[in-house]
Amino acid sequence: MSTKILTKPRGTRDMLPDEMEARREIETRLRECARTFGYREVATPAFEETELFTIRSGEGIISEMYAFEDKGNRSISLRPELTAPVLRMYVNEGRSLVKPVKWCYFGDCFRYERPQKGRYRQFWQFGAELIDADSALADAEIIMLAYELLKAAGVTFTLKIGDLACMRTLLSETSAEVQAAVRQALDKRDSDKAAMLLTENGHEHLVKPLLALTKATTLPEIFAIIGDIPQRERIEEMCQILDAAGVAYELSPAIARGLDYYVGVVFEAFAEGLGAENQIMGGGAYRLAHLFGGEDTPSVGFAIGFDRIMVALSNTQIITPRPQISIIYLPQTRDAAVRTAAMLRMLGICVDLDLTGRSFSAQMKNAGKIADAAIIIGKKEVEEDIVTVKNLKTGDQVQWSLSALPEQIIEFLKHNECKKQNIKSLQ
RNA sequence: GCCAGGGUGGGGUAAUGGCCAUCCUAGGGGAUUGUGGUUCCCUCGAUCUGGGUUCAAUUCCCGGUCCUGGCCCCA
Repeated sequence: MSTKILTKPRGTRDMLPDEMEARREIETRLRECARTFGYREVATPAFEETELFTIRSGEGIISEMYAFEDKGNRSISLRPELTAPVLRMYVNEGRSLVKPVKWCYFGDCFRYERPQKGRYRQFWQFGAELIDADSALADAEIIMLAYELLKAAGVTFTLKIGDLACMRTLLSETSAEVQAAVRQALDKRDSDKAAMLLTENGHEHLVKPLLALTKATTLPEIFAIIGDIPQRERIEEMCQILDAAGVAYELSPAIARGLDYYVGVVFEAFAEGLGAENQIMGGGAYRLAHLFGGEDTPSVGFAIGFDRIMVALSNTQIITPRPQISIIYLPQTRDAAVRTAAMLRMLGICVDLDLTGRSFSAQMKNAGKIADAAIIIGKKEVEEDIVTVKNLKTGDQVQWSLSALPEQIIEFLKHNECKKQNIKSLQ
């Protein structure tokens, strides 16, 4: 025992079968739900030219990316997010795409950050982009999609919707730096700091309306503060649609979403019990395509932090275990056991066969741990063309003719809930 | 990058400046070779890492690393 045990890199995770099955279940729900909205899945490379990400987010993010030079001296980065790659793909695919483009995606992303609860160096995002549709209904639909996805996943969340026009109108007389600083302060819910910033820079008269705006929760309140801005009609229409669709949301005109390429509607969702990293979804309207060499195209999209919703669901039972059957056999009946296993597997039944040459009773013991039913194929069974089926939950035992096995086993599984839960809490 | 708290078999734990490092659980095997999950027996398996203090360190001190939570950031 002198060899060093290798471990996984910091910020990464191994996933055992129970956890993977739960993740696959949620993934499937998300994909299916997006598909019902007409969003079809796309995929992009795990790594891209570093420039793709710095164009979008600035040079500063290099320190938080897995960026390196490849053997051809290209500057490459593991993708830290998926919106930029998807928009790059949209630009590359060019004019042939039928507009508007409705895509969803699911993939792992990589960021070199300090791991903490709900934050890992390799993490998964599920997202959707609606490209080249610019209307109140487009905005409303993408929000409805995000809302329905989170509901389909089964998380409890609050949805907050804002529009950058609110804050930008109010702060239009201030410098870009002051705007950025104020938005950042508000993002941290530090309205005192925001007020201080305004006062220090000679905009004291904006403090009161700003604080009022952060507390405003209805459209009339908001427009009473910022006036009759050009976007008013569209924002009201979007809200009407969301109300009609029964989407539960809060208006939050102070949502900042830092980056400059966001325009118009922005929205975020939060879940409980996630500690400091409680935002599970974020999105908004943006213009990115022209940065990647395409035409200036209005887009709206969002990304869901998949790992965070899994953390939020960690106390929920997600998967129903599939029934499991073990075939018990003797050395001289091995081939018959293999044939029976093959036949049952054709029916989609999970069948286990001892691979280690264990004794009959050891096989039985193992079956008791992993299976719901044992099919015994011994000498007697082979001679008489039958199988013995033991219900490992009740201990009941029956004999069926081999030819009747398929029908009867299906019937049997229908009436016997599988006992194997084996769902450990997914932490 | 910063702060705090932690690292003993796979998981959960006890204890200790020296003696065989405790217990539970999980895993493997078995109890006259065709009946398990109960029981009994056997077995596998651990002091994160490097340095220091010491006759002697898992234990005390320092660094690293990893984990957990928070800050920063969050595309």
